[in-house]
Amino acid sequence: MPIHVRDREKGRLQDLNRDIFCCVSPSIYQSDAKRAAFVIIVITIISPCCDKAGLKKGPWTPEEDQKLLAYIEEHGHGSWRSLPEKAGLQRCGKSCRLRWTNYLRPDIKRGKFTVQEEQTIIQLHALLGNRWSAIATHLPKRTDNEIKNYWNTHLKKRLLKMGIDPVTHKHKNETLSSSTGQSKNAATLSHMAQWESARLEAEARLARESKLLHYQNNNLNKSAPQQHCFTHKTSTIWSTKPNEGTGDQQLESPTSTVTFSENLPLMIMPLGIPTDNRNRNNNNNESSEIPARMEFAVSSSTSSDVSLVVKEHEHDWIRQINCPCPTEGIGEGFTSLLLGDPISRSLPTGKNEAPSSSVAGAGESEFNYYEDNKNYWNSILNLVDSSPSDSQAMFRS
DNA sequence: AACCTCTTCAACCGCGAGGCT
DNA sequence: TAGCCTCGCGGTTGAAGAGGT
Repeated sequence: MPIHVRDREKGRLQDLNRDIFCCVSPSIYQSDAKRAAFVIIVITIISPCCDKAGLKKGPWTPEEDQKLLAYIEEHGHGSWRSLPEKAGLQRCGKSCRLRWTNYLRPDIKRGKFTVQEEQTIIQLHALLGNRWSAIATHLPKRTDNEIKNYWNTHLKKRLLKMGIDPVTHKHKNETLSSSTGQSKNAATLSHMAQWESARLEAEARLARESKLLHYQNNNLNKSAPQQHCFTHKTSTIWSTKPNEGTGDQQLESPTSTVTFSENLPLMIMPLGIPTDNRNRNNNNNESSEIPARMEFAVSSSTSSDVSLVVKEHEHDWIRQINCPCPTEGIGEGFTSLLLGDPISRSLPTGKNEAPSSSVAGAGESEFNYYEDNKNYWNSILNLVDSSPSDSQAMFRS
């Protein structure tokens, strides 16, 4: 039965086996069979992380908090699984991790959500659905758990009161009409949301890593001022096409700088989402490179210029184009883009490109679909644009 | 004051993704 | 490549507090 002891010297079972063997009398090693049997039994007993026996559950006491905090401040969390024992806690690693990430972390803001935060949550939820961790990356110092709770206990009810379906973010009376048709356009928005969701998740991951590194660095050098940096430079869900780009910066997605917390709008650019090759011959020089299917473009707007990033569906490359911002205001741009406004649809997406409305093959029904959603999005954006007191009045009804 | 109902939110649970061996 | 392990996510639960009768 050698497989049960094979990792004694190295590998994943190393720690586990050390813990087991250190409390075993040497006489137990008289035969491999005895040793193996012992290991099997002990692993069965202690292996589950959330082993019920002897581990405390329920609310944390101040003493437990202090122990966890002190341990992490000194050593970092390391392996959550082994942390409780090292920190002297009768908890499972999972419970410790949750307590740390949702409560003890020093970069957590507690207390009431601001109107701005509420609006951000609603906007992002409309786009991403219940992807709380992705939403949380755009609300600095708020945890996904907190946002989830706040949504379930406050915002969802408020939307229902306003006659808005909290799942679809449409007015109730619009849900029926949209469900009878326009599936193509629903799919369009769905595609947009999926890609944006993927991007946000990638950013969330990077932000977490960045935060963790930063926190650990701070622990290593405690004389340095405590900062909890959320910056992250790269968004790696898209790769560049080989031989394209002029330097390292080309590998960086311009989307990575978008944050709602800084009042920079997240822009989703529907490029028409052709499902055939109509786009292919619109560019003389790049005809062979024009993607057959452009899902959408995501942009950050930090000035009057807009950077477009085009994701090519099959070959996974990006193209960046800088062009003047086609809309007058940030909010307006966001609205029109989300709504598939014909103005933004005519954005140049490449040289000599036909208006994207024609590329999209937008018909009457498609426009109606966007019109149907316009009221909702405009109401959201009106809240953003209006004064806090106005928003407050509307939200606190 | 006692009881009941509702609300809130910290914590738990189960699952899946991703990394490591 | 398979199996194992850890971690993180999203849904859910239940204790505690608030408010109403």
